[in-house]
Amino acid sequence: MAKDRVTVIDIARAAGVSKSTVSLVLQASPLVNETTRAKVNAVIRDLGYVYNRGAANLRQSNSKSKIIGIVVNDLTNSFFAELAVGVDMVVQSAGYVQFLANTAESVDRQREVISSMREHGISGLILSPARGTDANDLKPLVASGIPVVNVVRQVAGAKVSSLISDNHAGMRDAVRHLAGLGHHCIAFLGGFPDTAVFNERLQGYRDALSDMDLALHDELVVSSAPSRAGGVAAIERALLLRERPTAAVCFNDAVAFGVCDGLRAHRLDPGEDFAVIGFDDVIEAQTAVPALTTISVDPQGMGRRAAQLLLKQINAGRADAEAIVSSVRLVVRQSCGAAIDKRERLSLL
Amino acid sequence: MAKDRVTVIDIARAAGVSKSTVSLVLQASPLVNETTRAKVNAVIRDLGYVYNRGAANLRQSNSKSKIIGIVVNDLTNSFFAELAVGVDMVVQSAGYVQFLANTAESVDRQREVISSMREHGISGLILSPARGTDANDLKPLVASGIPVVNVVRQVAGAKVSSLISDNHAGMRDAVRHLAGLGHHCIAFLGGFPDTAVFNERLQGYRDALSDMDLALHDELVVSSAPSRAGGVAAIERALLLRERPTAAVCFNDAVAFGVCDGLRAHRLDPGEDFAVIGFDDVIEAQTAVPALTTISVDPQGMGRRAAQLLLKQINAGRADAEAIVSSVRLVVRQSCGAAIDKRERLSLL
DNA sequence: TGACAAATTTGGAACGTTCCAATTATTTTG
DNA sequence: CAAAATAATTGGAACGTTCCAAATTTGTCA
Repeated sequence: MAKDRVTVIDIARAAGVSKSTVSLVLQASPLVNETTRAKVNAVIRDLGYVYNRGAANLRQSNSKSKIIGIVVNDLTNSFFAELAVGVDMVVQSAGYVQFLANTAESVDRQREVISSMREHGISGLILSPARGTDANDLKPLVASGIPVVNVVRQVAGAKVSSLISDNHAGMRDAVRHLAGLGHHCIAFLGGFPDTAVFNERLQGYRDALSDMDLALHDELVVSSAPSRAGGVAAIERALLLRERPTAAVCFNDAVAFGVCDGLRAHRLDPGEDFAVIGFDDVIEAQTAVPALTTISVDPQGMGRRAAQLLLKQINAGRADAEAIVSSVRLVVRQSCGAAIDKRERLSLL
Repeated sequence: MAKDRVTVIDIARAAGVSKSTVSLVLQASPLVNETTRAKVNAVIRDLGYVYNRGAANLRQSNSKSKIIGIVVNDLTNSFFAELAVGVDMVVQSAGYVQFLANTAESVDRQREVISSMREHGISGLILSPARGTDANDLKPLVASGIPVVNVVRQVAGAKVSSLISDNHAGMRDAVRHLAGLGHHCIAFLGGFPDTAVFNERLQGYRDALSDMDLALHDELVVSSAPSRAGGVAAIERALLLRERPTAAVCFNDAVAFGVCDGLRAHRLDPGEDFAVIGFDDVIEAQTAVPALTTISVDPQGMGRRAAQLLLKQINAGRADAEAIVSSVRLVVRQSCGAAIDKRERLSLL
């Protein structure tokens, strides 16, 4: 097995030029003569040279490493998997490679992986912070001038850019749609109450209810883990309420799928007997049966935009924090059913 | 913003020792006196020093970089997302960090990301090869002595370790179970016929049928994309057959979910009117309604084992290729229904 | 052809670490 | 207490690249 690395010096020797020249052709500099460039490139191929970015990086400590980090709080959630794919797309085509780490909502883990990434010299970081992340956790990073873009969740007080979706407006639109279909008793299911995202969505729910002059009962808000299993649990509890809801907006699509599962377990037909709206529009939402009405967030697009924002900051050398809230739209499919009162619906059309 | 890096020399100066000593404490060497160690560590904290792995790595080119690469063919498939999580778990706790890239089944993309990873000096690679990957694509990598572990799919002729699941036995067990429940007409749904995995599973299906003395009709094998949407399409076609199947084994869980969706669209109740078995046991399989009977592959565990195997090879310096086929087990849940003939089922118990 | 400009090429000196051999400080021992 | 042994520290010289200033080659023009 080829043991010792081929270096720029080996190339130089074999091609009969100096290492400086080889370095120039590696950087595709216009300074070098075409014929020598060709010769050097040929040797590079022949010897199977592989560029050592570590060494290069050491010298030119300014422009950095061509590595970006992305750390998410739950990779098993397909929302984040798709987000990562979106990020990967744009960083890959910009010649970067991504460190991807999963924190599983552990701040400790998060601290570890971020510091490990720093040691490796990432040029930027895309972060979906674990629950309980403090602004101080990001302090050293931003102080060292490494651009950071927060996605999905914000960290109060951190001076970093963020890209989050319009949780308030999305949930408001969902509730309005259900109310427009004639539902009076609408539950809010799933999610952990100690997150900003939860509260933004909840506020959208509340505001829509009061806009539509519907009463707001606290027991209609049932929190749970933001997962399929959590959705099952939440609908179980909701179905036991005195005033039983006829519709629900869910914290996210995973919860919504769980809610559909739970309904079926009770011999209720989601979309017919009970209206369900999700949030995120993950890829399965359109192919599920019934197809899920949901708030489209386009996680992959979000990943792409986050990556673009980050690359912009990296290239700008030093970009100041900007907070982007990306708009969101209701995608009506089958799971929210038709209007309760058909005549009313006809009159609306 | 702190512009210039703090180096080992700055630490040395501030602590009144030599850079060599600082280096020793960084490596937790037993050679250094406890009091100096404490002093140096204090200074390290105070100055906010961050270790430069690139530089370190340059010097000790033998033991490598503490980076492992993982490239998968479809991160949006939760099977691979979970695999990645499993890998992440073990590499993270071994002090490594992972480059994660998604090839979306493109060999070109795959070649690019692998070579990019090489330039960054990965110490090992876990690869779920894109369709059409050739042994030659891996040649230079293995020639340079970097350990590679293939997962999920094998690459014919490549001298690398592999960890794949027992596709043949898994599918065989699934079919036997259905036959045992009294089904005579069992379809095989989903998957691309030009992959090794497909053919191994198909063979398991065929062998089981002939074991059970059931006829084998080619039209009962309906290929499709290995996705939820593909599953919908496959069951659509299967339901049109003259001899309509009463049960199906599916290429994977995603297909199986799609099949359930498609059945419901036809007012058929999966688990009651039609038996469905998946393959993989992704996390949603147990919470779905009906819970999915499936072949458990434990993607996360597979990721963990792949990572362990890789780390073993990395530490061993040079381990020879071993092919592990990991056993697999049938997990019976609701989607495959009860026995067709209840009396027969009672007699079996 | 000589002088000057432009185009190419080239030796070091970095970059931040580790390692080796060598030095100095501290103990132990006969 | 000197000598030997042990513990702790330390200056360079690497590692593979880029960058700078300087050197060399080539081309142009009068």
